[in-house]
Amino acid sequence: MKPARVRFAPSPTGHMHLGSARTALYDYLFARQTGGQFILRIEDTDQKRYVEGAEQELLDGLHWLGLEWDEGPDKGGEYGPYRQSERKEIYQRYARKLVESGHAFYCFCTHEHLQKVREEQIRNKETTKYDGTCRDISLEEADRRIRNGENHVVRFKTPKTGTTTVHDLLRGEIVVENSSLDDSILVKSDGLALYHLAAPVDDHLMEITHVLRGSEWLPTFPLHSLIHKAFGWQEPVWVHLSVFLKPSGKGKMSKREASDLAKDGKSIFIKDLRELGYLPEAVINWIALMGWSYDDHTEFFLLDDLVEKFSLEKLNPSPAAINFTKFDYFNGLHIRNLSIPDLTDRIHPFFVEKGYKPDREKLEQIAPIIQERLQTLDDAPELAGFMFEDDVVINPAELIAKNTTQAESFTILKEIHQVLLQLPQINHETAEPPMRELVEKLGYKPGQIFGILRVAVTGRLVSPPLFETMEIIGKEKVISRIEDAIKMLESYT
RNA sequence: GCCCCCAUCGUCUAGUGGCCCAGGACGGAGCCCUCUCAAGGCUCAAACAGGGGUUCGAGUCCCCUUGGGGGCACCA
Repeated sequence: MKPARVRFAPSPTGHMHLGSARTALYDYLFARQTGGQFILRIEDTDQKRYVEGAEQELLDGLHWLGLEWDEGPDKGGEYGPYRQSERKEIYQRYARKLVESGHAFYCFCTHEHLQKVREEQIRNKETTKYDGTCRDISLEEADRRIRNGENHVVRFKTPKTGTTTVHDLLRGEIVVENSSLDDSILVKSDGLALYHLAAPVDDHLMEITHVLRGSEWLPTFPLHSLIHKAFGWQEPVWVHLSVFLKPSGKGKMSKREASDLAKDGKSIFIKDLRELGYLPEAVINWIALMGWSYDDHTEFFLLDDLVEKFSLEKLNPSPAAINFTKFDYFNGLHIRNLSIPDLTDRIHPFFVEKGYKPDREKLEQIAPIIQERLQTLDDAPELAGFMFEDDVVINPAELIAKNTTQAESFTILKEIHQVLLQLPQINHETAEPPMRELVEKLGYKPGQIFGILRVAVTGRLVSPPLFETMEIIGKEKVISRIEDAIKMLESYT
């Protein structure tokens, strides 16, 4: 396979979300797979929509996901600059070429005129488009008016008749009537290029071989293709990725809906996912499979597997609804795939966040017994935080085992106390056999006996495996908690 | 309104004319395992949007309808 040059070209206008992350992922995979380059280009030609910090968030997001780029605004490269706001003169030069070759024209129409035309078209139930007022102004006259300081933009001179055929890798040929196309603006009156000009020019100059972008670009795809043709450039391979739909499948996620997700511990924004306890590995695995598949039985992928197995041909052109439930599943899968030291490192900040002061050694003992119980890293403190607490809060009613009376449970608890007290230390090997014997001796169900012990030691009905938990807490604390529980049960009415 | 794209279980999908009375995964139901919760194992329910063609044969090709999505800015 020939080395591909692929670009991820986000605009710094908001938070990086799942859709752009997936585009970046596919870009990365294809570049790495072919031994080519993954290029980061910031499309910030619209200063009005520019959001402070958005570019940094993009870089952070890509780093977190492990999608390292080869050329970009922070890394440099032979094809820079990689920020479109720094390429203004380049676009102007190419716009001029287009005008001189008759593929574009200067337009002096005012907003008022344009507005009037549009309103009239709406009134007549016609398609709203540029009326062509300045289309045939000679270059000489246009230059004169420009020298006189007249406000102007550059528009593409779209053919009025015939059809334009474009080729998308996933959809094949798309044929559109040129009459349905507009004379789109390429350069604004402030001299800055619009996406329609900037992207084709950059893609050509940066020698991009494959353009992977969202399907929202499909309507303007013919324009972009026409621009390449007007310059006489070879077009890149075009791949329009499907969009992500909200979980219901009904439309794209609105800003409001996106922020509402946070209440459920979900988010479509990459920056949120980390603190919600999701693994970058899980994000990668999950989004890779929304619009791409490998075969009908492999679903667990690490980034390197994907580099090897990815293929443009298996991309799916239909829109996909975001399924957070499956995301949780993948997150659990990847948590279970982590080594204990790695898991320990990753859950550490979540304990700190909750106000615990976990020491590394103890946390590393805890990690293996909660590993298969975690859906997100964020679950860890809730599951095991009590192991760092001096005292647990016990609800005495919970000390009474199912199908026993208070007196019976009280007796059981005292028996448990006696058995454990005699052990030199408490762990899985030393404590389980005698406890099983006790179960036999007293004639209750294991669940009843262990249930009482669980509540006494952990203060909760649900916990990691009992014996491992007691080992970590230590005999001294276990015994004292049981003694507290005995007192509590004795006086409970 | 106009233009464009898409269409298999609730969701993500496999399927490129016979291997499909449609396979996998998540989720759901049930069972097993079991000290709770998980994890794991097994089983079950669950789909080719509709109608026309083409063909010996259509989920797979073509057309229409319907549904869904996207776009119609001096935004990207």
